[in-house]
Amino acid sequence: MTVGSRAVAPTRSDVARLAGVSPAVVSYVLNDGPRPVAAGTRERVEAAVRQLDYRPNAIASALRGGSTRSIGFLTPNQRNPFFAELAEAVERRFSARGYLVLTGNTNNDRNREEAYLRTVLDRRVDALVLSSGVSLARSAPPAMRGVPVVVLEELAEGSPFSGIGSDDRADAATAVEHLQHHGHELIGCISGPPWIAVEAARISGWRRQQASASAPAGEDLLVVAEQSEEGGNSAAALLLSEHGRPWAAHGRRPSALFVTSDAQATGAIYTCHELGLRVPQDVAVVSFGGTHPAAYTIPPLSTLRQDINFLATATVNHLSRKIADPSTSRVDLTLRGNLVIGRSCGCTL
Amino acid sequence: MTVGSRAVAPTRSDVARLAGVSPAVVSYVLNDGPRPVAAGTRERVEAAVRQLDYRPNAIASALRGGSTRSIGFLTPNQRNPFFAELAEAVERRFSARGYLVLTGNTNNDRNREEAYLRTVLDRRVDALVLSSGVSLARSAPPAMRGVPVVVLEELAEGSPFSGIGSDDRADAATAVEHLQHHGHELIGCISGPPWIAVEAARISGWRRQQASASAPAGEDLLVVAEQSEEGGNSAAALLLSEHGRPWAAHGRRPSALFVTSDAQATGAIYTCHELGLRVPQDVAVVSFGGTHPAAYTIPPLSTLRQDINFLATATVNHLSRKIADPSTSRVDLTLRGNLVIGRSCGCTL
DNA sequence: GTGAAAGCGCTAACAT
DNA sequence: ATGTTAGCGCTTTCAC
Repeated sequence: MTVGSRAVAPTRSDVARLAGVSPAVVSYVLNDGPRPVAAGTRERVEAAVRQLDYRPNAIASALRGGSTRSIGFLTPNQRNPFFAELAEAVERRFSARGYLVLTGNTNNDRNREEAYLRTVLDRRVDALVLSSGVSLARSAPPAMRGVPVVVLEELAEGSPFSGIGSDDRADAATAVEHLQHHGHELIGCISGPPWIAVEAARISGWRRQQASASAPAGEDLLVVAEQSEEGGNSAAALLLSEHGRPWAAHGRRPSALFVTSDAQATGAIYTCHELGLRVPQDVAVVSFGGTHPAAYTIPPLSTLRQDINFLATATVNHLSRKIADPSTSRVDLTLRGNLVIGRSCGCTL
Repeated sequence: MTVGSRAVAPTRSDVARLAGVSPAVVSYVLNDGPRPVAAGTRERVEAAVRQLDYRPNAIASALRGGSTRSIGFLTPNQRNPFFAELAEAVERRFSARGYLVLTGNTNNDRNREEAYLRTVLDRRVDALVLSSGVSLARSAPPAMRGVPVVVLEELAEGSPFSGIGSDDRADAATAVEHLQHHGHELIGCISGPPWIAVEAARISGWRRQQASASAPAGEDLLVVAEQSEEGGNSAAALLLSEHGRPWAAHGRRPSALFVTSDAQATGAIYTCHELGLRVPQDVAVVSFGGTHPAAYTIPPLSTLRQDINFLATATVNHLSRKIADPSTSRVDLTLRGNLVIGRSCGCTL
C-alpha cells in the first residue's frame, strides 16, 4: 500500500478489499481456520495475498492471539564455544518449530541478567531458557509467573523451574580421577568465577576427588579466571610459573591441570607450550565441555564432554510441550557427561 | 492481577485504577511525556506501578507506537568465532541503546536466510543487520522497504542498502603477498564456499596476487571446505597429503597456505602437526579474521585482522541514526584490515 | 493538568 | 459460508 510516496505494508483489510471479502475470511484462509472457507473464495484471497505481497503483522497477531512465537535465551557469552554451540543447537530446534529466539548475553553480570529478563518478559516470550546462571533460579520476578522456563544447570533446592543440566560436581570428579589414575597428585584447577553455580560445583568436584585421594586442593592450586582462551592462558602462567611459584609449598610444579572449560584449556595448553612444558608429559590437562574446537588443539584435549545436542533437544521438547499444555509437569534432568580421551591427559604419549 | 487462580499481568488500567487517575496519565508518567504531570499525581502513579509490579506490554506498545525496539541480525553461524565476536559486539551495543537483537543462524542457506528475513520483518524489527551474505543484497523482499539495513560486506553494484565491510579481495592479496615476501611461490588456498560473496572475494585476492607474481593459483591449489576447524583440517589433509598429491603437477607440496578464516586455519595447523609438518618451517600459514582464539593456536596465527569493534560501532551508529531519522543517507564503508603477525607465517622462527 | 476516545492490525465469537 | 464487531494494551490527539 502506498500513501503519498511513503511505502506502507498492506494490512489484512487491504487484502480483504482486493479479494472482495471480509477481513475475517482473510484470517480464516491464512490461519486455515477456525471456520471453513469455500474453495473459490480461498483462491481469490490467496491471489490477493500474492498480489499485495501481504504478510501478517506478527505484532498485532501476538497482541490479539496471545502467543509471540518467540523464546528468550539468556547466555553468559556467545564467544565461549560451549555456549555458542548450545545457543546454536537450541536456536536451530526452536526455529524448526517456528519460534524465534531472542538472545541476551549477560556476561554473568547480575544486572545485565535482570535487565535482559525484563526485556524479554516485556516482549511476552512464550518461554525462557536460562543458561546464564547467576541468580535467576533464586529470585524470579513476578512477570515470570506462568512462563515456561528451563534452567540449564542443576536446580537449586525447591526451585519452581524445570532444570536440565549436568552433574557438574560428579563430572569434575571423574575428570580429576582420570588424572589421578595417570599417577598425578598435584593437580591444579583453573576455573571460572565461583559465584557461577556450575563453576562452584566443578571446583567442588575437584576438591572432593582430591580429598578422597588425600591429595592437595588448596587455594594455592586454584586459579579463577575469565572463561576464555585469554583467561586460561594467564591462569596457567600464574599456576605454573617458576617465578611466582605459587606451588612452592608443595615443593614442585603441579603435574596436571583440571580446567573447567575447553576455552580456558586451549589457553592453558598454549601457555605450557610457551613455558617449554610438554603436554601431557610435563603437564597433563583434562578439561570440561567437549566442544568442537577441543579436538583441534595441539595436543587435542581430553575433555569431559557434555551432550549439547541432548540438552538442546530435551530443552526444546519440554518447552514446546509446556507451551502447548501449561499443566505439563516440570522436569528435573541431570545428565552425566562422558570423558572423551584426547592426547592431553597422558593416555597416549 | 488475578482472575480466578490464574495470574495475569497487570495492565495500565489496573495501575490507573489503583492510582485513581486515567490510563492516559499512567502513560504520561511512564513515558515522561508527551504531556506534563503534576508531581503529586506522578508519585501516586509510581507507587501504584511499584505496588503492582507493573511492566508495560512491549507488544501492545509496539503495535500502537510503531517501534519494536528490536533489531534483526542474520549470521551464517554463531559457532564460527568471527561471527560470534561480531554478533556479540553488535548485540552489546544495541543492548546499551535499549534494543533487543533477534538472531538467526542461516548457515549460508538461502532458504533459511529468506525464512529468517520474513520472520524478523513480520515482527517489525526497527532495523536489520545482514552478516549472512548469500543473496539478500540482491533480491530484497518488498517488506524490507523502509527498514534500515546494514549489509556487513562489500555492496553489490547499485545496492539500495548501506554496506560496512572489508575490502576482502585487497586484504586477501595483502595476506598472500606477505607469504610471497617470505619466499613462497606455491601457496595453497583453503576457503569457504565460493558462492558466499566474501569467500569469492578472498579467493580472487589470492588468485590475483599469485598471478601478479607469476605464481600458480589453479584449482589444484584451492580447497573449499566448511568454515570450521573440521573443515580446515580436512582441507589441509587433502591439500598437503602425500597420498592424493593434488599438488603433483607442481612437483612439490605447497610451502604455504592462505586460509580464509581463523577457524579453518586452526584446523589446518592441527593437520600439519599430525602430518609431521612444522608450521611455519614446512608450511607457512596466514589466515583471515583476527579473532581471539587465533592468538592461542600453536603457533599463534598470523592473520589478517578485521576490526570487529569498528564494524560493530559503525553499524550500530548508522542504524540508530537511520532509525531516528529515516532520511539519513546510506553509507558505504570499506575498511582495510591489518596483518597481525603471529608465528605461523615465518616472521619469527 | 487530566480524562475520554480513536485506533494500531489482528483473532475469534457471534450474527447472518 | 461469510460478514460484523469486540477487544488485546497501548499512545496520543483532542476536549475539558
